[in-house]
Amino acid sequence: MTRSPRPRRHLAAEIAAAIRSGAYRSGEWLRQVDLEERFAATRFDIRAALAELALRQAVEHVPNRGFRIAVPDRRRVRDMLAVRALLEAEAAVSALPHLDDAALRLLEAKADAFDRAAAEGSMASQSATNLEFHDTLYGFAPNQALVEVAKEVRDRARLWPLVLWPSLRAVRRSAEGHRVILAALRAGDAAAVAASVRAHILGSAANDPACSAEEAER
Amino acid sequence: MTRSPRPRRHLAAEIAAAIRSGAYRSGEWLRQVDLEERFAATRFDIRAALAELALRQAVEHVPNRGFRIAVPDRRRVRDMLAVRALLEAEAAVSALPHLDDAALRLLEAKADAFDRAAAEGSMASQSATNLEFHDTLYGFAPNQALVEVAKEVRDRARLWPLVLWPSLRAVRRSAEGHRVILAALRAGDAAAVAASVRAHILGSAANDPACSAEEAER
DNA sequence: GGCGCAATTATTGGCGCCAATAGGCTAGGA
DNA sequence: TCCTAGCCTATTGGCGCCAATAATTGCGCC
Repeated sequence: MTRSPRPRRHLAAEIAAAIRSGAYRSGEWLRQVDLEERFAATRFDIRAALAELALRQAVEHVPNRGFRIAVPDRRRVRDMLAVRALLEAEAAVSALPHLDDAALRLLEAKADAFDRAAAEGSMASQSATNLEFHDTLYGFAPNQALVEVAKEVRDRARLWPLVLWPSLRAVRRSAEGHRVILAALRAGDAAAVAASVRAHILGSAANDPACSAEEAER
Repeated sequence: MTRSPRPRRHLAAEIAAAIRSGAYRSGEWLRQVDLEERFAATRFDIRAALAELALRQAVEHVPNRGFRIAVPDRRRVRDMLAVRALLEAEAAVSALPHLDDAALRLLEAKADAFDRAAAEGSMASQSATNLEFHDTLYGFAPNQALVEVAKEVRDRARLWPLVLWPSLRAVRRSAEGHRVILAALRAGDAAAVAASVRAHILGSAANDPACSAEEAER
């Protein structure tokens, strides 16, 4: 009874999605009352979610002032990409010995899906299919703790709004990257896999949107 | 005038320290009332700290049941060590070009301090001096985001209580490891640095305490 | 005597209220 | 006119109370 429809919603994830979608500008202060209304949640939940995001460095917490969207420091973004490259390259290489033909075909299908999204899909579908390609690959890695840390670091970096693919060309390059990785996987060449994954990830730094000078609040 | 002595204590860190010191057994349920009393904090703060630790996977949260100390899955510990090895080896190698004579002397001093702690210090001082050696080294790495992630992963792994050095011999081996790393650093040999750091970290898996069969609660 | 159900109790967790604090605004003086 | 000081308001955040929920124990029935 009292089939309490407690959806156990993960509020922090919802707010993170909102940040990622660009609903808030970098450095913008988040007022708890606004969030309460926007997400139809109690202040308590909002605060818990905000604290969680602060721990993940998606927002910055200033005591007695509030929370604000973290500013995507240029250097930091590059550094985080380097960490991602390190972790994901390792995950890919360790997955390599566990890939059979079916796995390769599955990966190819995922790459195709991304190609389609790149050609005509929304940015959300591009992001989703891209993540799916990588997650599928890493799913074959024996060290799942490594994969978890890699995903964590990736999602953390993804929080800065402006690291979304800024241009169609960059998306195309990303699609090509998947093909290069696939080829290296098929060849069973560990060094090539590591190099291609590294290039694929660091490549998104190349399409640096020149960081349209954000005015730092205050 | 309301010189509110609000110490802004980081309760989660205190609880983490308590867990690390072995105050609670793996799988043990943490009752909020006990923690309230033990740490002289309000329930609100306890819950916030517990939520933070749950996010860091130091404790497991079961809705409407409570929090319990995470069980250190054997395989997971080994996997996390591998991740640590990957990250810390990279940090050490990247620090290598930025080490001058003064830096090497400083590191030697830190290694000496650990030796002293290993010989006669408490387990806490051993842990502290060990961390200091590593942190000093990584402090010279240009990619501080990498260092932060590395420390995070390390601290997460450190939370499982039984990963403390179980034997005097293991501590001695750890001290030797520092010397090997130092020698590689002095030689400027990147490959040797990576290998020695990796061995130093993975070496703590070798002294596996054979995991005295913990009875899994319930 | 053992098993199952139900009442009781212990524990968690949701939430709203109020105090504390910072920032802005206005008024007064130089 | 500009600077400063004090008040005021908007916002955060600490905390305690009570409802919701699960474990436990006691009782009755088989």
